[in-house]
Amino acid sequence: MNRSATLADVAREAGVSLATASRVLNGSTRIVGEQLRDRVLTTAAELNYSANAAAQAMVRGHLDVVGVVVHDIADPYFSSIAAGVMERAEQAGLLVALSSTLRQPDREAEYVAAFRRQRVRAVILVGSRTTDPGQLARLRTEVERFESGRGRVAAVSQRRLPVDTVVVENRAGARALAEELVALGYRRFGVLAGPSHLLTAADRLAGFRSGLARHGITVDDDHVVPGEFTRDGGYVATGELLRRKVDVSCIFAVNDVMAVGAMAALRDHRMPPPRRMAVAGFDDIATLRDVTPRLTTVRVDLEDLGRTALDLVLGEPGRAPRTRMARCEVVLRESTPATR
Amino acid sequence: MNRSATLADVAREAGVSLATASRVLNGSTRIVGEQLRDRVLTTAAELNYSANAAAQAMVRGHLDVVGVVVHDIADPYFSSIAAGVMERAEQAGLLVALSSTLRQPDREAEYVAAFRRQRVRAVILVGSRTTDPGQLARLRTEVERFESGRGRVAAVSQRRLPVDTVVVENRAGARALAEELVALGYRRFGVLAGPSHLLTAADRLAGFRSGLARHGITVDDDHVVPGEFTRDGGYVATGELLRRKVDVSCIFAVNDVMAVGAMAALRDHRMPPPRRMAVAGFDDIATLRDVTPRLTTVRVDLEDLGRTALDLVLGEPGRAPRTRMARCEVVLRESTPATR
DNA sequence: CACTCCTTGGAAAACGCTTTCCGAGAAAGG
DNA sequence: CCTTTCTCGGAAAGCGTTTTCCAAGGAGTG
Repeated sequence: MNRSATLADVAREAGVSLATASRVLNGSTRIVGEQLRDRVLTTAAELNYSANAAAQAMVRGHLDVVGVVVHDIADPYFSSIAAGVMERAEQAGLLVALSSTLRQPDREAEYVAAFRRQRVRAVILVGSRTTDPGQLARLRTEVERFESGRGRVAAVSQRRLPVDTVVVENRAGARALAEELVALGYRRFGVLAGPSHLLTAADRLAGFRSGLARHGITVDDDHVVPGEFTRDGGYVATGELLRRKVDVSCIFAVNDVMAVGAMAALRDHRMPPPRRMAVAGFDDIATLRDVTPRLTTVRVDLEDLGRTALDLVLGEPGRAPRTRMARCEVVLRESTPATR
Repeated sequence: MNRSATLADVAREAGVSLATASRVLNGSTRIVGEQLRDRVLTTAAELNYSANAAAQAMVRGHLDVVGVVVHDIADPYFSSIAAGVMERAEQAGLLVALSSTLRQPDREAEYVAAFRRQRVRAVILVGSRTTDPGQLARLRTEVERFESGRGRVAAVSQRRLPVDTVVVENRAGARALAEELVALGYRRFGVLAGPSHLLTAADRLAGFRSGLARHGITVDDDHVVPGEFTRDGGYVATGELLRRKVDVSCIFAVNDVMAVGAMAALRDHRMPPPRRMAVAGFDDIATLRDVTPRLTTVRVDLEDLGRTALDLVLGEPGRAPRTRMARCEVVLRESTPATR
């Protein structure tokens, strides 16, 4: 077989019209008589017919594909969310096209444009919005263009775009964590704050601070170290924090991956957690639940974020962009023992 | 704007023919005079023109998309490989469509069929082949159909399909690991063998056994416990192994994720690794490099597997399916200390 | 039995693009 | 100044579907 069989091939071979073949093979409200129906079905099987999705997309105006943009698919945070999206997509019979910005925020807009060319049914933007107004503007433009052609868009993170959004309660979660840590007796905190341009990082820091503030505790600015949102980012930032010789008994890393880097750094500096230094993270990444000491963190149901986002984007559009809040839950573990 | 602007809109607005507009906007060998060229470009920008990829795909016969099938995107093994694929795809200007079988092997064939409908340029099958001949046959059929229509296919794992394959040297790696462990003084092993229908699991077990055999050591069958390829699978299997009260000083888990589950189980049974029991894994998953004790494992450059697979599938096809061997390297760490 | 209504199959018009083939004009050669 | 060659723009033929509109025949109704 040099080229795949087309509907026309099937129709000719089965001795029916194109219309009939189409109605039998690719669904329609119209009924086709049993006899013809069978004939078409058999010929299609014989010829290995496979509908050309591009042709269908052209006449239908859209593809049964949903585009997903993440910052880094190798990061468990994103791969978990993606897993949630894919689970639902599979149920809905949609294919998922996944793109990774490799943590270059400007890529998001480019990928939305690419998905517009593909005429995918929907796009889900996963991951923190940034604080850069220029980037946000470019992204908004692309999103609007995409939406102007029937497409739906949802975001997972913060509400900065006029689209359906699953909002992670980063502030509330971090605030609750701070209060729990205070209740455990901690008073002097260092924070690994993540990249300053990411809202997720900023929100978690702000929430943490506000939780402490309720108990009259503040975090000195030089107790707050920015850094990459990765294991190595956490490692480096912790080194920096220690170098500053700040007086601290607990380190809050704004995500689990950084917290793990922090624990490694502490060990390398002969300050093994949790005895010499308590550590807390955020996200409750499944793969990291078994590190020792087990990590105090804030649980976010990541897969559910993905599922919810897909549901939003496939359901009836609201008259205005909707917001779904995603609860967070503090999980206290060994890495932050009660201070006597 | 109710529907997106088409090439015809642009052409009309710019006062040129369809052909000219196409040549300017969507690349061609033909040159268009500067004046017309500019006019087309400006009008396109004004109208927010975005080429319809489906229409292009129809006339060109294929889509600039590469399909990837993994078993579970939330598993760091797969997400790392996927990251490698996406990195290269991005360079080549391709979109990646990612599907997850959710560990149901039969889904692979279904997804290949779906990708055939989409007329994607290539498909990469990531993950262990199975031992089930029926499944393999179905998959082979779909792969052949896909290839019969210009598409390219590559696999990452074992060489069981007549396609370009990146083969992970599971046997050699496990064999080397076994020998290193023997050199460290271990003699009595338990194995968490993973799912029996997955070749990756089987190969690693076989390699491990053959490495031991070189030193006259055997592993009793009831020291080998099958289980899921997940953290919980490792946890459960370890429990089972301990329940059998086998006399063992080192547990080899056929992947890191299971090894972490094993360590958790050992702790829960008051047999904290590595002192009461040594543990080794396979893969050297980045996210797990910081568990304590640090895990002895076999490093596989996962992202590189993905990159290589994409290179194979985009390069000139060989006259026969090619094989790229992916080296493995034993990494000894704290979880398997030298026995006195 | 004449009429209408319903069912079912087919012809043909889109859908938005690429590319081949033509033709017109300009440049080059004699 | 006439021919040949080259350059560049346009007309039109697909690419593989879906779907609208027609037509033919059978069933139902008065």
